[in-house]
Amino acid sequence: MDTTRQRLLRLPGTVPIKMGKVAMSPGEDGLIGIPFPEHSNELLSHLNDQRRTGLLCDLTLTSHGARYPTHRSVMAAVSLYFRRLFGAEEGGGEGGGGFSVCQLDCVAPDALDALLEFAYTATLTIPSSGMRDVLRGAQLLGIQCVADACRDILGETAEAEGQEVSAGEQRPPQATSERTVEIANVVEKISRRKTDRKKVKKVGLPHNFSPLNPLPASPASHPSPASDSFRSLPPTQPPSPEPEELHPKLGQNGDPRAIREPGRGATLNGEFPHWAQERSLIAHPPPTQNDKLSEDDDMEGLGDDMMRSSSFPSSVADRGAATSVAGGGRKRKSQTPQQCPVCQKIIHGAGKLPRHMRTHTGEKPFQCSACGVRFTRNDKLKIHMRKHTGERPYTCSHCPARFLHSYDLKNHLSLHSGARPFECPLCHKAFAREDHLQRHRKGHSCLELRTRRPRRGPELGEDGGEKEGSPLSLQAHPSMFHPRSVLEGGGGSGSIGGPSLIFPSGIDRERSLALQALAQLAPQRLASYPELFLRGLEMQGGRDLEREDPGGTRSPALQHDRWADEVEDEEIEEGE
DNA sequence: CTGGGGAAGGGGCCC
DNA sequence: AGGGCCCCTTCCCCA
Ligand SMILES: [Zn+2]
Ligand SMILES: [Zn+2]
Ligand SMILES: [Zn+2]
Ligand SMILES: [Zn+2]
Repeated sequence: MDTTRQRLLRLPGTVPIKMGKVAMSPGEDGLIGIPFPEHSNELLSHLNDQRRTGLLCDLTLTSHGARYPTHRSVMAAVSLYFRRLFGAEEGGGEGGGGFSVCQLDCVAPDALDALLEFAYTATLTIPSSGMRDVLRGAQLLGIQCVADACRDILGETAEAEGQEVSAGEQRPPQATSERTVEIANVVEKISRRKTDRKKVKKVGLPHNFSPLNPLPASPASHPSPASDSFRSLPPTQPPSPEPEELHPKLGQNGDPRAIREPGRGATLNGEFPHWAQERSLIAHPPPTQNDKLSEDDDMEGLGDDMMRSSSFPSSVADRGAATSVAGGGRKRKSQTPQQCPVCQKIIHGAGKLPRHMRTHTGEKPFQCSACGVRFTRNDKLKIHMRKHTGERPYTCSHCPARFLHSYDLKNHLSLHSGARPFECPLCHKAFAREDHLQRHRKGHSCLELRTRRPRRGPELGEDGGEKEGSPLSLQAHPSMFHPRSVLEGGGGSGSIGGPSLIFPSGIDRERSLALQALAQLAPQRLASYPELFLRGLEMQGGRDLEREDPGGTRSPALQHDRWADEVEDEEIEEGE
């Protein structure tokens, strides 16, 4: 998803679809990202000017008679309270565009003034005497970093604050229960993806919230329901956030895929916790939850990050520091995770943020000395260089095949074993590659197959076991000669345009590939495997015949006859 | 469709 | 802490 989104971002006016190849191709036509570090400051400054002059102000805050014209977008960016307020009102007639007034008598005018000043200048200026009011205001409005700073100055621990509200805040307002479910579902879906499972856990859900137990814990552990959460909120207390708030950035990024697949990458990473966390944050600062933190491990309050993200792009580490202060010196592993100020995505791993940032800027600092192609990452360049050097570091221990990439070898090895580890739960068709399975499941071919799936005798069913296609003997499987990258070195497709090998179109594809692959082998090695090669081709013929079977049900890979019965159960969990 | 290759990105580990 | 190096997943595209 990222790719698409980024393409969209970088070339707002162009058709994203074709971008891939075009932009990627070697030429120097690659996208160029020019960072403007001062932009954010200038932007803020101009916004502040507008505020002073009342220009474009669409929201007026009042406190005890004092009036403060502001901008909704800014307030929403800086304040959790307003974020929720407007998120909730979105779509509702009033909230959309009307000039509105928000009465905030619960925040002292001076404090409100200071907070606004902060919002528009990133600097908090207040007499120490007013500190407490500001703290209060910051808490009410959900301006976490200011609250943290104030507490820090006041020498006040977050615990105290936390306890004050914890009873009610621990869980979201009841009104939200539905939404909670909704989120939970999303999370669960995601958690099914093995890759993301970890992420989900790390994501740092509100502490009352478990991805695996959607609506769990809270009721019992927190008898006093939610409504309390907002007890302290200003008069204009916003209603529960609407679903839209779940994907504010989706729209913003204009990435259709993000919406289609809310579970992917940053989207969910960014959005889900965002909302969830905000919920829990609104009243009680995160740092209070020490116990749970240990569980979240290194990811601690990812949600916090999210929450600040929009207004305070900063490294998680920074935030972690702030939070730790607020938390009264809680030991927080502020280490690895960092948040991208641009896309709000959390980047794990120390030193990985710059790398990620290059995906936004388009910067390609690494250039191939041989052909001039540039890369955003040095490790990509390194791999690219193998094309020039002919190096193929990954060698199959069973045959002479050698590969550029490790995953190619891996893939190749699965060919030796005939393993097709990725099986469609519906039709049980097995794939050697996960993405192919995914593609299969998205399409409808799968369902068609289901209806006419054969029913065979005894279930040889090896449940759980990985699919193994017709276990071809090691030497026999011709496919082993066309692993993902044997060809890369030579003629493959690189921009380098090595000598491509051309074969008569009449020849079966696999055979061609085999030949190609063979051609990649060192001559002497080739000499030592002649029969092997031939035998492979022979076998191929046989396999092809088998594959003719309509519906592919007789494909060797599927011959485990396990079909039937369990399919029914599985299709329940099959939802998208 | 399906299989396969190229490429982009993210995360882990280690120095 | 930053970065090299490597592994892995996902997408896109092509045949
Ligand atoms: Zn980013
Ligand atoms: Zn090169
Ligand atoms: Zn091999
Ligand atoms: Zn299927």
